[in-house]
Amino acid sequence: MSRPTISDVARAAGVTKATVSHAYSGHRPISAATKARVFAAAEELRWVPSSSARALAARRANAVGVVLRRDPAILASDTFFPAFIAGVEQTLAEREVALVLQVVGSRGAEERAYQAMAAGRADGVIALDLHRDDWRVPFLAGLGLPAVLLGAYDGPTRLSCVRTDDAAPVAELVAHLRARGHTRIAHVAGPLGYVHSYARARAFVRAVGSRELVREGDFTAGSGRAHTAELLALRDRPTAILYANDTMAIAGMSYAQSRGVRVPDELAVAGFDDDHLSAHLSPPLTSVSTDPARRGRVATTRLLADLAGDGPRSVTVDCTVLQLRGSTDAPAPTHHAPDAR
Amino acid sequence: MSRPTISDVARAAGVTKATVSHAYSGHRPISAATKARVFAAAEELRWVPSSSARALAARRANAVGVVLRRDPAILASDTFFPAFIAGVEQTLAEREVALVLQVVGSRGAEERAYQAMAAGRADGVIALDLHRDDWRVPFLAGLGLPAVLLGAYDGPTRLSCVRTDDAAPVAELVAHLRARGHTRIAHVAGPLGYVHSYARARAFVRAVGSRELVREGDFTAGSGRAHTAELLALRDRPTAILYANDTMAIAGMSYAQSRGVRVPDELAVAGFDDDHLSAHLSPPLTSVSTDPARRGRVATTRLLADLAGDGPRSVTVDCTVLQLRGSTDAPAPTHHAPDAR
DNA sequence: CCCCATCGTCAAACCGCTTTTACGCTCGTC
DNA sequence: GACGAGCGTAAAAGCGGTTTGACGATGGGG
Repeated sequence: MSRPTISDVARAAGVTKATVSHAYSGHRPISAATKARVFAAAEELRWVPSSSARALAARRANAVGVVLRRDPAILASDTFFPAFIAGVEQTLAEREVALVLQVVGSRGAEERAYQAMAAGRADGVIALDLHRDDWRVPFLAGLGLPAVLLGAYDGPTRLSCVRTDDAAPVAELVAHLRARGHTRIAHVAGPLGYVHSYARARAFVRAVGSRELVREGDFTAGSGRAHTAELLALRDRPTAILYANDTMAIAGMSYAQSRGVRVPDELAVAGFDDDHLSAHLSPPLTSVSTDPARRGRVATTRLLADLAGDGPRSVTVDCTVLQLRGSTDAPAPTHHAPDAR
Repeated sequence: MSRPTISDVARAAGVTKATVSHAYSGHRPISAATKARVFAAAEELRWVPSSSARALAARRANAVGVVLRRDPAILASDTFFPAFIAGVEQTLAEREVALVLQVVGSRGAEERAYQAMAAGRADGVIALDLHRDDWRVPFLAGLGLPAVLLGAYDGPTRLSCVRTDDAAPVAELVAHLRARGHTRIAHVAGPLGYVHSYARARAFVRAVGSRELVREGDFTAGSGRAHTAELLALRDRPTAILYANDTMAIAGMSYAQSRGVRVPDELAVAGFDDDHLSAHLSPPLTSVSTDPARRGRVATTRLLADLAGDGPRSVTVDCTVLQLRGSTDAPAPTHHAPDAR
């Protein structure tokens, strides 16, 4: 009735457990004839090795972990996460490694989650939403849990990083808007504690030469709308707004339209992340695609390499592509930028 | 250097492994004094029980599984999945149970994934995207793997179901549009193999009395756009379109707008699932919120109950709320519905 | 005052697999 | 024809917990 064990298979094949194990793992040479008998017996009994027993004996869980500290409501509106996970899974699937996911709400819960991972739930983890000076870096190192950080970590660390150049596309976008005559360009950033939000905002300030029109949003539609309202109410209002993600950009664009501000004629709008809807809006939204799935694949590949003993390494994945679309496709309104150089 | 084991704790506390185990599990009474010594020792050594050893000995993984068969690209644009997972995690977090997730691409891989779950990776699973006459139902039963199905399964089964009434909000929505004078109402459905898509489409046909204006989409923005284009090109084009999800609805609405069709004046549009962006569009999109997080919580609670021995049960969660917004907020165009009853 | 039930702990037997050590066998070699 | 070298398999010792049967120490009841 209950599941067959390796002993049942061994008995059926007329060999010992060790032989069955070696037949599968290849850690010892086993004659073709014996192997065939073993496989036949396993097939016959529909034996599937117990992953818990295997994990215990081999001291590896054959699983990688991701712990996410996020408000469920925010998670629901996150376009990055599912695509990233899909990439992770794509890489994992080939190796029969599982993904164990944990969404937590507090720092304490997050620490416990990582401890559980270290206690055998996972062999390594991928850390997302990296903060500047993130506490997890020393913490994970202390646990001795292999990890890869998604984002550029500045401090010293023996953990792998998967970096992305967030600055270049921002500069490129600003240049594009400048070329069209825009001089009053605003930026609705993400929370500046995140390394990627910060990198984008910094690149913006550097490109524009001023932080006057920078606002700190939180990636939600509501905040995109609110900051847009504030910016459009300025006496000398911006003629272009660059948002740190598409959710805020779409909300902002819709708000502007609902107030009778025409996009792109009176206001150019650009987002970040290239949400699947962005190309289908009216007008289609200019955005920067960041290929989260690819980053998931790279991060996972990196982690598996770490686990295989190929020491921690930092890799940079070049995956941002500026998608110019209708929302920035008009010259700057002349009455707002009469003396554009 | 390596992690402390239960033996280390036992030695430090001057008791045996069994006592340590019982002190934590409570399966046997342990005196308060001894307990205190054990806990102190564990604390001191920073002992965290190995989850693989525990899984093996206790024959339970303390994990539940979700296997998703989906194209990564589709997953990326899925608004249901992250919210659902968030709900699952919310319920799991309280019990120290982990979630193991597997995204697969083929039937074979899916079967292997479930087998791995049954082989000790998870104690039970939640099956999403239920099809009519879904092969997984007998398959999971055959594996002896506890499972809860998200959706109404018609055939005989000893698995728990979490049902939702998809029909009622559709009928309500059609009634609303009728009241505004619409007589030519179209429906862009999801793949009809899915029980929920099918339920929505059937409710639509029943409410409208005809399947003439029903089209089968695939939940992507591209398909929403394509079907909208076809419908608007009809000689006697619809004055209202009801989409089976918001992604298609938003793409459809944007397409109409880009062709100069004013929403809602010339075309009323409604979606399903209440995407986080929907309320922020211009016009805001009428939709049916379905609270995926709540369904995640209910499904998980149900599964945990199953695991605790509270036999399979079917529960219905009443979570759909019609969100009437601007996209349906106009009387039907008179030249198209002159003789509306 | 003795007996038996209860409580608290110990010791040992697993759980199902991996890995190491040992050993018998078959060859090729000189 | 004895010998070392591989090769293939067996046997056993874990991995780090849980669970069960046994048992000494207490304490209450007859």
